[in-house]
Amino acid sequence: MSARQDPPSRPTIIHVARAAGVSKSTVSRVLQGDTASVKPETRQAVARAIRKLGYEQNAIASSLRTARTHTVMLIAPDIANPFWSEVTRGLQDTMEHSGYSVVVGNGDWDPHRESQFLKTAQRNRFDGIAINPTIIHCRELRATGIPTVILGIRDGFPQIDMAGSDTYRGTLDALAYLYKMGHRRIGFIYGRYNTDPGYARFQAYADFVKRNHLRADSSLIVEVPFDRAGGERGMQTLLSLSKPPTAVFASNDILAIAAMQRAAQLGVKVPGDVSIVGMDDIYPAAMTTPPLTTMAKQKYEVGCQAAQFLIERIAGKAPREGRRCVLPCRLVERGSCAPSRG
Amino acid sequence: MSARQDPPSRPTIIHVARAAGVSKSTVSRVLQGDTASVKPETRQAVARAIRKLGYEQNAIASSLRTARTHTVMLIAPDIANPFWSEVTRGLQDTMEHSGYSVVVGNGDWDPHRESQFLKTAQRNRFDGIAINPTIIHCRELRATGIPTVILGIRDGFPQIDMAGSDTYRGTLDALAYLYKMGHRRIGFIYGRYNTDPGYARFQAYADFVKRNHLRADSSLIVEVPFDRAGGERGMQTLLSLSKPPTAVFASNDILAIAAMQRAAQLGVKVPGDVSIVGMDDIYPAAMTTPPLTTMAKQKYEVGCQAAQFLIERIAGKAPREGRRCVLPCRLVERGSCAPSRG
DNA sequence: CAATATATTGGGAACGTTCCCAAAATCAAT
DNA sequence: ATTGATTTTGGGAACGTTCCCAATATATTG
Repeated sequence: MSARQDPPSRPTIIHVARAAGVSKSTVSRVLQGDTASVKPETRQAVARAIRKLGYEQNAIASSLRTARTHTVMLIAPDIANPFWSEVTRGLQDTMEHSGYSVVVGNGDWDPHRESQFLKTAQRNRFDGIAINPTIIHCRELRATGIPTVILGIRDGFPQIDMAGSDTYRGTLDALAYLYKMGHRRIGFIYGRYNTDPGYARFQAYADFVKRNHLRADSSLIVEVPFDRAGGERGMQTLLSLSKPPTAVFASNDILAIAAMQRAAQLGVKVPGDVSIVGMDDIYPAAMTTPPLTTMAKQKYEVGCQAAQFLIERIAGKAPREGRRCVLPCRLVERGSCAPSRG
Repeated sequence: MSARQDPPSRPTIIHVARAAGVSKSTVSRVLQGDTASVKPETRQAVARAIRKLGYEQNAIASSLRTARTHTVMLIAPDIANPFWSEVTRGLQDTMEHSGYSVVVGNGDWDPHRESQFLKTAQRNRFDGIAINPTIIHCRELRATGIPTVILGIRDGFPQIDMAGSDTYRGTLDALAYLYKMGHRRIGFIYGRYNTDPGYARFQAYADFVKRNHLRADSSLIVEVPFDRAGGERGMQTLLSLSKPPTAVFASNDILAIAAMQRAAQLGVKVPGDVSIVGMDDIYPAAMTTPPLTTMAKQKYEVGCQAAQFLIERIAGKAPREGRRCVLPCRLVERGSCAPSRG
């Protein structure tokens, strides 16, 4: 049909060898920076040939032979959430610094997609996996045979490295902060996960109530999906209680911000009528009115640390047992909290 | 040293063949879904063997043979900006839907990194590239020999597909909106790019001024870097003018939001004392106080369209000349603008 | 200078697929 | 049963590297 011109196929190591008057073995050595076992002159000659031909190494062929792809997969539940963007950046910067590329899979809270990505990682022989598992279990992860790190702190993954935040402690501290301001009826907008991470917050809330001898009032806990609509609905529910809370802790900033907006719509003043504390400290938290007081997580650092773990494990320099790096949270006081007027 | 157990090497197509009592060719055919030329029974037998051995195809080997990787690279200047997160999501969703993985490279406004990513794409024989070029030129892009789509509308890339927003028209409309509200002194916070995209806005501003016979006052144009600090500085500069503008158009929402915050810090009321219009409509724009009026871009859709172009071009189903898809902007009126009191 | 050690190099097998082509099996028609 | 067409299968050469091992060139020593 159309006289499709043959795409000028890229030069291979063999073309380079020919041009430099050496064998492909030698070229390969130069390519790998094996400075010890190749004479400087030949080295030069090869380099010249490479430049002249515009040769680019074929990573595919290399990977096939070495069984290393220098690529890892990141599986996060929701890249649209700035929280994960930040974690991703940390991971990516660190991985790239060590010569790895990062493929990011957006799980989108869909269990099917999650295991789909796992398969992709397997087929493509990725060197590592960083994942915040929503539904995937330990055995499936280990069955891949690929070095793995978990983003977040989870039970039930004994042999796997984990990097995350101290959500339990952070939640406790956030609640203590409100308590110290005189709040005794504290609502809890509880983002629902299928698995533990939400649970740490829940646990902390329960422990807090017990420890301070507050009356356990289950109507103060509302469970909602982890999105904007969830936050709005949560606040709505809490405020329409016959005895609404004077303060609210939300599982994350997305929920907290939405809650704050809904409060405003209902004519309830923040922090005058109700105080709000969020968690994560995502980028938009600083620009709401009032700016959101929140328990900040070290997002970028979590990503970096996870990458570090992963790199070591890939290199086989990690201990058999799983390590965990738990970074503390830190309260960022802005304008969404005030002393209770009770 | 340590008795490292041999990792149980994955089964290959040959193991499957052996188990099913057929040749590797036949297994390969089954794998590729070549339903026409393999007898249903053998097909079944192979499928059984695959399941039994837990075989996973080696995409690397496959790629080496077929010269197709089913992977594309996205190079964006700043993934932390929610604008790019959205575009990325659109691209990713569409690409994944067609069986492609997406590697995202965060250019971080660093020209060196940008061409570094290009090299990576080349070495890994990625099937496609989607890029918002900040410094890279057309020839370098074409020299890769990889099908490419540009995110955004640019001059100087004649043969390359582009998907983006009508920034020129959008800017014009935003300014017209302010004009209709009675504003005659309109400031322009001009995000600096090395290349055109900022320029479309600049051009529009200049044309607008001329067309409406406004006095060309260069002190109303401040050029700043494309980040939060830039926005704050820009606003500061404009407000300290002896005759400050009554309205400001900012190149994007990051700048606009920062500008708004700086105004508030300086005790200048928005929109009472100064109106502000942004561009992009990123996620945080809705939660500022007042919420930001902005010229919305169809971020997700741009990503989808770019993916579509790329997929077609990879398949060789695209015309030789570059196509362009220009999506219109749409004004989202929120609370940061008010009629001029002049 | 011979003999040995050491620094460089080259040849070829392997990695796990795909794909061409030929071989074998099946079917249809005489 | 024979021929020919058609379906289904198998064998082996690629793809572009790396890496082992052997071969050669060079340096060192007596």
